[in-house]
Parts: sequence; C-alpha cells; structure tokens
Amino acid sequence: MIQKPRGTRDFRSDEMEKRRYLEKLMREEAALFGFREIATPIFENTELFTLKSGPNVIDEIYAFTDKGGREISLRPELTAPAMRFFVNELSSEPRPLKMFYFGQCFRYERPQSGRYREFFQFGAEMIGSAGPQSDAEVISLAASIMKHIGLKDYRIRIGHIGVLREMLSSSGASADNIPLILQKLDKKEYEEASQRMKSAGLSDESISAIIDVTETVGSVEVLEKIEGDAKEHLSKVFQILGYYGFNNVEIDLGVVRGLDYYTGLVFEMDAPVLGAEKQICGGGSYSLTELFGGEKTFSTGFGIGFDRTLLALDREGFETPKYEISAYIIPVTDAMKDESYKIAANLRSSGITTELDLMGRSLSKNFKYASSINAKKAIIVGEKEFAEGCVSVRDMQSGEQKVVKINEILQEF
RNA sequence: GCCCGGUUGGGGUAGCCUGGCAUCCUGUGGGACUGUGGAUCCCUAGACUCGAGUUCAAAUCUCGGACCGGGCCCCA
Repeated sequence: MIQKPRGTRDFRSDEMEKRRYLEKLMREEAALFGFREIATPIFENTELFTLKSGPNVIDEIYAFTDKGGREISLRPELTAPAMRFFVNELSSEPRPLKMFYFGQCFRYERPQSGRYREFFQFGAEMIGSAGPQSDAEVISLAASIMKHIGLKDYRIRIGHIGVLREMLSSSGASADNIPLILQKLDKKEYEEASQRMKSAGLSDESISAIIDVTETVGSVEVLEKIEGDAKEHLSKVFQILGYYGFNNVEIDLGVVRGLDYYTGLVFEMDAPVLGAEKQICGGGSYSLTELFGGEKTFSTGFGIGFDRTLLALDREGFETPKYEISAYIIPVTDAMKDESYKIAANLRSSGITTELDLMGRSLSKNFKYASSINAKKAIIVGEKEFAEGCVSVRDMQSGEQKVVKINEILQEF
C-alpha cells in the first residue's frame, strides 16, 4: 500500500462538496466587492520567495532544482506570485486593481491540527491605492467573507506597523536593529526585546513606553495613547468598519509583523474556538513591487487560511446540506433496462440528477440503496406500467406512489 | 529539525500491563424477500502502520523507520 505523503490529505466526496460550497461563498463575497479572480502557477522561481521573505525561507519551502538547472519552488503563499503577476503584466490596469485568488500552497513544516504541508489559501489584494479607505475596504472584505460563510465567532485585530517603528527609530534604534526587536515584540517576548533595545542604545523610559504600546489592546479609545498619522489612519478605518456593522474589532498595537515590506496598517483575524492556533487570516498594507522590478506601489491584502477556517466552522457545528439525488431508476426486470437508460438520458439532459441500478439488484434491495443515497424519487420501470406507456414514481420520503406517462415524467421534477 | 504520546477491517473499538485461535458495533456485497425501502435475522468479504530483534510462539516485549497528534522552532 502506498501512503500519501506527510502533511497531505485526500478529500472524500462529502468533504469536497463542503469545501466547494465554502469556496463558492468566498468567491461570491469577493465579487460583491468588485474583486476579480486570478490564478498563478503552482511553482515559481525560488528567487521570488527569497526576495520577499529572505534566504532562510528555503528551509521551509519545497525548493528544488529542475532538470534544466532552474531553482524552482512550490509556492508557499500567494501574495508574492500575485504581485509578480502584477509587475509583469498588469501594471497598467486601471487603479485600484482588485484581485483575489484561491489555491493550494506548500510548506515544508511539521504538520499539526489545521496545519498541513499542502494547504489552501484564499486571498485578495487591492493594488495601487493607499489610505484608510482602501485598508478598510480590504478588511471589510475579509470580515464579510467570514460572515458570509457563517462563522459565528471571530475577532479582528488591527495594528499599525508605523507606531512601533517610529517610536523605535526616534528613540535611537538603528534600521538594522528594528526588525529583530519587532519580531520579539510580536511574540510578546518582552525580556528578550528589552535586552535588544538596551543594546541598541535605547533609554529605559523609551523601552517601557514601547512595551506599554505593544501591550495596548482595546477599543478605539486606546488610540489616545499614540500620536500622528497612525492614529488618524486607524481611527478612520475603525469608523468605516463600523458602517459595515463590524463591532468585533480591536485595536492591537502589538500586531507588528517583522517583515520589512509592511508599510502601515496590519491586521489579523482569530477564531477563538481554535484555541492556540487560532489565527485564520492575516494581512496589511505593503509594497513589494519594487522588489520584483516594478515601480513602488502601495497595496493592501490578506490571506485566509482556508483549512483552518473550515476547522473553526466545524468546531462551531456547521453543517453542509446533505447530498441528494433527484431520481433513482429501478428496472424491475432485465427487459426493462433499455427503457431505463432512455429515461435516465432524458432526465439528465434536463438537468435532473439521476442514477439508475447498475448492480442488477432486486427491487427491494434497490429501494434500500435509493434510501441510502438519499434519492428523492424512485422511478420503477415495470412491465405492467410499461405496457400502458407508464412508469411508477415513488416519493421516497412520503412513500406516495403514482403511475405517470413516460413522456410526461419531467413534470414530476 | 528537537522532545513527548499514539497507530487494530472503510469508520468506531476490545485485546497490549501479565506473549498463546483478534472482540464487538457500524458500514460493504449477498440471502431470507424476482413488483415495493428505512426493521429484523443469516451468510460472505475485510485489520494488528512497516522493518528488524528476543521467543517454541509477538497485535502484545525491545530497537529503528513511516504516519497522526500535543509541545518547541517556524507561521511569509
């Protein structure tokens, strides 16, 4: 027996139906906001990802040399490919360019609950428009998707990368030191962070002020603690989200994200039902285009962890509609089989989901099977009715049965 | 990559400590029942994660690998 590779999954039909159903809801919501779908290759040049995330990501991705000697990687995320696509081919589209995508990504990590080596991401990018109104639009989309798929409990946390960066640099930290300090602050490792800030030459007052802001979480009032553009920006975003009816929004100035390409607002969404691994969405405003050889362009985007979001829905008791089939055709005798094919062909060409007995089962076994596949109607093709040009149509739920003319059978559906 | 726990028919399980015919439920196929389902009964098929070791004998004990899960690292 061949096992599937570590961290991958097979999906049963009922799971696939659920996944497709939820994908469809996500796409619908994105379309409602005027975002349009794109798709990029499953593999890319490795350089795309090292440019974005640094050389160390190679340890975490499926990177290999192809037969032509090219350095190739299975994509570990979708923002970099989307921005590459933009720089290569879409840079003269009207702004803002609003795109979304859904697809699988691959990371060489240790799998855990809700974490796989092949996983699915839904994401959206708004390119070429900066400002609170754009950020708010993108966050609204992410939140609206969660609402549309029926996730009951989720939280939105919004921060601003500029707040801590500005405090750090105005307190005397050099550009080299800042990313590492932010990384420690993001993980709430305050002792480590303090040590780094101290060795970067910051005063004790500055350090405690910075840690205080990092811990600042709450409603819009907490913005009183800070000054300047970030404050204005976040207030406006908060206000716009209020118009959409999203009250589950917190300001969390400790949401920092260590990477350089974030330029302002950053946000995360959590599903508390997931416990420790609760983050289901992350995003922010950034600029990557110049890294990929384009003009500097401000964008805002997010990625939703599709698998983890589904896990959250499951934990909340979400149920997908049960699989149903409209018609199940039962030939009573072998002589009636040919007639059954004709009826099946007729029903299917009219868009009615139809199955027929392929196992040569007895009438009573066929009824059992029809029940087990959740067939709504059974069509019994028997000699007696057929002699009159008719078949029996049985409602599998009520048990009511009537004789109808074969050429009027569509009226039963 | 590191530490810890787990893995028994398709799904769910008992047995493991204390080595000796692998249990039960459900599901699959068939029959009772060749013109009427969901019930019941019967039959059939179907598993010890893999490899090595110890032993007369290994699902059971030992070691190693794979996979799953909890924690660490990472989480773009």
